[in-house]
Amino acid sequence: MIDLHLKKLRARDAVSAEEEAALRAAVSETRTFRADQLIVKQRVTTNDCVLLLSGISGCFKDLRSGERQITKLQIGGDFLDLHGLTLKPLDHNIIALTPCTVAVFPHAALHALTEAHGHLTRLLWFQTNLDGAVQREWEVSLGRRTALQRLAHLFCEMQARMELVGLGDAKGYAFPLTQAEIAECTGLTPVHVNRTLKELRERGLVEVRSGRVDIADLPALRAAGEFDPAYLYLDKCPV
Amino acid sequence: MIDLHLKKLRARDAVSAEEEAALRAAVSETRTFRADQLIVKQRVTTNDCVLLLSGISGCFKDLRSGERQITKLQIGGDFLDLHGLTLKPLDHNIIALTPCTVAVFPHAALHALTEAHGHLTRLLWFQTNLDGAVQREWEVSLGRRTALQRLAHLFCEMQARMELVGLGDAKGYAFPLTQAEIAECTGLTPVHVNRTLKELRERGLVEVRSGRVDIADLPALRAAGEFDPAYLYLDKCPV
DNA sequence: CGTGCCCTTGAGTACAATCAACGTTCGTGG
DNA sequence: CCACGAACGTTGATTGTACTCAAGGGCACG
Repeated sequence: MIDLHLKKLRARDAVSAEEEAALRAAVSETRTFRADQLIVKQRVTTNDCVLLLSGISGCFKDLRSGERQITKLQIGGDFLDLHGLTLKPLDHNIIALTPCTVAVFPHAALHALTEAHGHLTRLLWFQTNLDGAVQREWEVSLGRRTALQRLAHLFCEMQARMELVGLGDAKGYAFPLTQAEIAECTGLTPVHVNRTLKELRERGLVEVRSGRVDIADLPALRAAGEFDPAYLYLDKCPV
Repeated sequence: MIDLHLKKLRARDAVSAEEEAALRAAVSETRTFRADQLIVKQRVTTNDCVLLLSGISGCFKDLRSGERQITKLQIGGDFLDLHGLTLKPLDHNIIALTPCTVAVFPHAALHALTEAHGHLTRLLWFQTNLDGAVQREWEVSLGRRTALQRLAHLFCEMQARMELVGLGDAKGYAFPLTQAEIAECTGLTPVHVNRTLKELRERGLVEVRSGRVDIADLPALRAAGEFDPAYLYLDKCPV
């Protein structure tokens, strides 16, 4: 059930059979969510963490104007609110952008895990730090990159993350977000996303339609978005 | 020496005398840095974490264009690269924006700490998660807020963080960053920062000059920046 | 065969960037 | 004590990227 997550972990460090068993045993149940349903609500204290098994979700914050900023996208194998283990209640919402299934880890089980398994705790900690690295890169996009670079970079990031857990390859991946949602990720308006996607298409870099990202030229797309996957720590980095 | 840090920790949760002693014992040395000197270099593996004792530092990433984006500001009491305990080497630089002094914690000492002290480990983990919360808020600013809101929000955030560790109060705090550096934090140009600071001044909200932020009207400044301190977790939140 | 959602395109606008010049402050050295 | 230079701050004029407003088109679903 949490195989995608183990794949993600083992890409970075060894996970012993004992640690794997402890992780699997910490799951209490699974839940499903419809698209646009809130998975975790801001300001509400919960007693468990959830791990995404399938679908795409996103963290976002609302503004008074009614706009919202998506601060991170999450795919199968990603913990959605592992940071909620120490940050209760959460400072943001998490929403299912497509139909989602999640595995539930009671805080008590994770808590016990941190008392008993030093290395596994660091592995979990690593993942929240990795989330921070991704957020830093989003800050760079939002602060300094052009619209074309932001979109190119986003599609490259998702490509690398999807490929790591086997949900995509160098040619593309499923990505059923609307242009309005892509706009909320990149700090643009839906109209400008539309025009920029057109330009990416016309430049022969990437096509985004009918729920898929089809990458025509990955090296060129990476160059266009100044994408360097180092911040994703895709290689072994024992904790 | 690490008193500011303990003040920061104890604002959120109890720290036992034993935990305090363990933390103090983990410090190997102190170092000083001149303004504009790199404290931690991107892509270079280090064997220790550093805690800022005095001064202001920032995390940043370079772009090919020569611009850079500062992704986080750090003040006395903040760990600069605690996430580097699991993320080696780092994906970003850390630079002293003013003269800085830091305390050095060898990874081995922190590593041992995580094996022996479950609660203290979660306290450290909490801090990296808190960094993530701050970064999320910066993403919102960079993605969706106007120039005026971004600056107002930044000054409010620093006010709250400074006050927590006794480096400022509701009236203001020392903030010797250049307008160019503020621009690198907020995704603006130095010229536009200058104009917007002028507007903040003329609106009677805040004055930024000669290395200080003088807040004329904190509630109004918070309203202007849509600042809600909840994301800083300033109150008790036991981990 | 509507209806609603999403995508697409056009026209006009605005916020912030860019380019350029000038002012201020402060440290240094003649 | 004052001249000089460098760094930083301020202001004006102009440009441009992305936003806003608006309308039309494609497609899926009931």
